[in-house]
Amino acid sequence: MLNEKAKIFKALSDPNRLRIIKMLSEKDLCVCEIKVALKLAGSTVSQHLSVLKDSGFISEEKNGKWVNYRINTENKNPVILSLLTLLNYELAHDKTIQTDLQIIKSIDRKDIC
Amino acid sequence: MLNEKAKIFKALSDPNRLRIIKMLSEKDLCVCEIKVALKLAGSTVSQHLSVLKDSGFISEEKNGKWVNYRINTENKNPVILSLLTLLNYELAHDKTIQTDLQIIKSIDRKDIC
DNA sequence: ATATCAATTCGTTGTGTACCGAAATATAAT
DNA sequence: ATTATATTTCGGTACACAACGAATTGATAT
Repeated sequence: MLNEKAKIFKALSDPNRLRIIKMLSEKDLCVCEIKVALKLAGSTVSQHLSVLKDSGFISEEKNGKWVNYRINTENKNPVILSLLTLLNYELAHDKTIQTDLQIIKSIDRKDIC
Repeated sequence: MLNEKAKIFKALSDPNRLRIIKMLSEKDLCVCEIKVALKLAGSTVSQHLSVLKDSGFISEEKNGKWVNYRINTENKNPVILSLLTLLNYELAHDKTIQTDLQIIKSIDRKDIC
């Protein structure tokens, strides 16, 4: 359905959500880790993650008091998979993205959560 | 820049704009032809075309009292090109899209403009 | 010159969205 | 049990957006 496709693109229409996708492509993360990189309120990050989940880009897995988010590679929607590949490639050279990846590589969940 | 990429996806986040892209992939069209298929006010169609133009998906060419819109194949942004290819492929089987293509194939600008 | 027609711009309206802090929920630790 | 922590949900605010009709612009035809 046409509206479903539009929804997929709408999920990618926010810079912060693009940053989230690229960070999750590096490794699985919880809300408070993403929060540090984006410098947004936890509630806002949670909202963004919900949008990405509803459109099929990511999935979640409860782990004790944390919720691990990750790229939904099991999704068999070819549009989703193509877009994930495209983004992985095209966002790689962005300055903000590179800083984000630095941050999530350097932090330890035990220290900040 | 990250915001520029988000803008590209935002341009695709509306079902009517997806329909426009697919119609223009079939042939160049003026506002009043697109209007017939989408059943929207001319001013609204013009607005949608402006969004698609600003993000690089389409270009315009004045032709007397008409303005011909077309897919901007000269754009060398790989994201735009990849998305156009992806859409061309993935929207092909949509019912609404097929009806749109029927309509623009059957109408003649001389009759409706 | 003026009337006509395509298209754009403008003003308005209703709806959607990004963000926050506070309250609620759920799990872990003391 | 109580406290602490991670996350979500809720209420509110400011702003963006899709749609329309009316007014405006630009070109053709009379």
